[in-house]
Amino acid sequence: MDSLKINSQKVTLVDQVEEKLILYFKEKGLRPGSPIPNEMELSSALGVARSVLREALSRFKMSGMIETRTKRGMIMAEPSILGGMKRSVNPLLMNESTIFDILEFRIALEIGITGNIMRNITDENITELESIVNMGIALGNNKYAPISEYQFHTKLYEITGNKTIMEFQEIIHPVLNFIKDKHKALFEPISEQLVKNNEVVTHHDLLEFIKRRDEEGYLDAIKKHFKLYTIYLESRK
Amino acid sequence: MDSLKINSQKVTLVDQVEEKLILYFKEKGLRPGSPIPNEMELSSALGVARSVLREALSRFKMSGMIETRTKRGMIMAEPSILGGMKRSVNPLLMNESTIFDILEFRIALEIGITGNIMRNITDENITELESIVNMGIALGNNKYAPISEYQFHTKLYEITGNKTIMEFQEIIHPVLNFIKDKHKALFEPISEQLVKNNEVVTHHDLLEFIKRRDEEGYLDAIKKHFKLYTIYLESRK
DNA sequence: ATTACTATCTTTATCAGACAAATATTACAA
DNA sequence: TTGTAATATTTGTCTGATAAAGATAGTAAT
Repeated sequence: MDSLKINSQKVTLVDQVEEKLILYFKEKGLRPGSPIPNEMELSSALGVARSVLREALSRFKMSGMIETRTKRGMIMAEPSILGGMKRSVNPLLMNESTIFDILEFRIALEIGITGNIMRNITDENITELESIVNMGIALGNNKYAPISEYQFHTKLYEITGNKTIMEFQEIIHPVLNFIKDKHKALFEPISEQLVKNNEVVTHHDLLEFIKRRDEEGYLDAIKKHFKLYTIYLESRK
Repeated sequence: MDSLKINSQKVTLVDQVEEKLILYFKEKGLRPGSPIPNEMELSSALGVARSVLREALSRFKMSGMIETRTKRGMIMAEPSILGGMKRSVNPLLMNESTIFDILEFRIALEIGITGNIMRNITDENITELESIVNMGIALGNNKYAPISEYQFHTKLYEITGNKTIMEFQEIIHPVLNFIKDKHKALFEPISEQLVKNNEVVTHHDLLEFIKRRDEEGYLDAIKKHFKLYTIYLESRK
């Protein structure tokens, strides 16, 4: 019966003000640094109470779209597109399908940056990757210590030199941890099977391909590296 | 001298309330649908005025983390991770490097979903892609009509069946349009060169690989399809 | 003329309190 | 048990007020 519930999507004044302001900013062609009218002016121009305006502005402040210099007025700022994401990423609040979408997203992205990595890789990067890999092995574990795991992949993203990609990876990291943790039992049998078939691709293996600048080999390897997850993702469909 | 300016990152009460609430939600292990205390209770528990609390809540409402059923109370909702992004994506406010990061991000992602596409593709999808491609050609243009261009790639994302990826693509779409429009002149010479070298990969070409379920061929083709941009992106570094 | 100081003004951050309207709850009637 | 009316609750919105940070302008001192 729950599906019958009417979606009370009431559009509040705050919502409307938010939209109007975005239009206003775009129309005016405001750029980062541009000052915007003060609260009194805006609220009276919009015909709403100052409190309503402030609730809308609060949203912009969160996403970094505007900045207020206390008592001096507001200016436009450079919002990081991902800024708004940061705070709301909470695996506990996501439904499972979203969580797995994110896992799949991440895998696709990491496969997709293969070309970038190969174009940008430096000898220094390789040294760094090497020490990360060794650190993982030093722990004498068959699997990677979570830190090494994290560092290795983070370094790969870093090599792309793409800040947005890096930021994205940072943001979804907790989601991935959540999956690994919560669905451990589901991955275990697949993992065992891969080990048995000798299909496990380690960070060390990946690094070998990188060292050889073997893009095709790396591409194949990174796909296999994620196979544990892709097999599971496929099985869910 | 501007760089000397002290970053007046004053943490307001609203910011603090926002953080506290997130902690509270996590600690309580609230799940989508869980009711949360009413405004009076929250504000007095936090020791702030209701207006301050409401500014913080307004942020959560934007990102879809909470929903308020007017006059009945608030409940936790399922935030779309990308929800917060939507409104703040405004290419006019981004600096160039971010814009090109996003372009690069998108290309990596689209290359990365090759495997997903090949795994999921159906005959029906192919028919749809065909009609989109034909529509583009029907316009008799050497390049794609923007609508066909958009539809073709959107369909590819759709085939992955990954809602988060689709949403992401929707959100960054205006940024890509912005680039194409604003930097047209920069791409033109590269484009001409590609045409001269007969290196242009059309949607039609891509579709052929898809029809043949030729993953390797498609992967190579989609990379070439974006070569116009990757060449430019490389040249910027 | 430049600097130092003071007074005043502007503007955001925060608070307090009010009312309307939608919904839930309760009490009562049929 | 069902239908109706009265009451309470809660969000959405408004008004108005105060504090404090900084801008501005004026004045005094060197």
